[in-house]
Amino acid sequence: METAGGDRAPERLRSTASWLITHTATHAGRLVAEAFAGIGARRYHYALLSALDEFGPASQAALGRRCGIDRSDVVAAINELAADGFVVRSPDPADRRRNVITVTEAGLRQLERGYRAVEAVQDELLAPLSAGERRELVRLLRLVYDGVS
Amino acid sequence: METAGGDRAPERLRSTASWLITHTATHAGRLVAEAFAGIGARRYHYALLSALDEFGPASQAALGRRCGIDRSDVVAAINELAADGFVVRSPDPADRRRNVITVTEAGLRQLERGYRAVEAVQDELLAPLSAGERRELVRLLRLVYDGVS
DNA sequence: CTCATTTCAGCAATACTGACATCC
DNA sequence: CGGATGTCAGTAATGCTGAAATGA
Repeated sequence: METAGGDRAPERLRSTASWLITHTATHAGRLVAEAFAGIGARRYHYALLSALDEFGPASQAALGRRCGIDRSDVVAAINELAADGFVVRSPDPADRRRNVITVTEAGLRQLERGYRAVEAVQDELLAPLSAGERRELVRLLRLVYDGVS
Repeated sequence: METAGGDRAPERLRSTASWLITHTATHAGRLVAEAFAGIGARRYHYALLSALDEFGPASQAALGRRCGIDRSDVVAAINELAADGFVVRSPDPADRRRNVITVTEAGLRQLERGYRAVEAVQDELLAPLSAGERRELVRLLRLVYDGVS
């Protein structure tokens, strides 16, 4: 009975942006991971496919920079995407250190499946917000994100 | 030269709340961890001390529920807080399964050090936002957080 | 030589699961 | 008995570091 009241978190935490972001991220991360698992993917795969779709073929290092993914993690993710036929890895004739990663038609279809999975998560995660509040949240988060990345 | 333009992230990611939250959380998490490391603490310690300060002595299970920390992680964090003299762990005479955790004066001082560390991180993290925007961000994140926790 | 790229092996912190003993 | 509590061992995913090989 000592915890009557719904076990709400301390106000000191509930009013701190970094704490709210961190805890919301764990919930969001789980939702996203589950949604992606449903299509045999993970967050990194979706990010990489998004970058390839928007900016065209690129080296692994460039993809990692764009998506905020470490170079060594790009290797593993591209391995998996290539194994599924979603991207093609070919040596760059202009710079033989590099691989040129190209998205395939199947990769674009997988990207769209990922997009729908993410949209479903957004609807669930942002359910407490109005459409205007959602836009405002994205705008503010983007300002913060641009400041730190 | 293929990545001219600052290696910005794909718009598909930059306009997705869950992605922005996740990536901002990793940056915020690192900043918070560094700030806490400066006073020999981690995020869990600050959360637990906050709960003890706001709600008074409580069992480990109740603390975990309030702070969103797993029972088994509460054990380790309370071990560390007790080793530093910031909390006292004593058996609950009314329910011998439980420990009653009580914050000490030293614990309250540590909590205040943590608070100042967090405030410094907030200022750095939310630098791109005005005061009104910061309040709005906290309000929106809180709505989302309450919806998922 | 310096620097960038790819790759691999491994590490640290986080959040969690399963199991168990204890007790209400 | 069912259910809560505290504890421990171990696991999975994430993000990162260091080193090596290759080449611009």
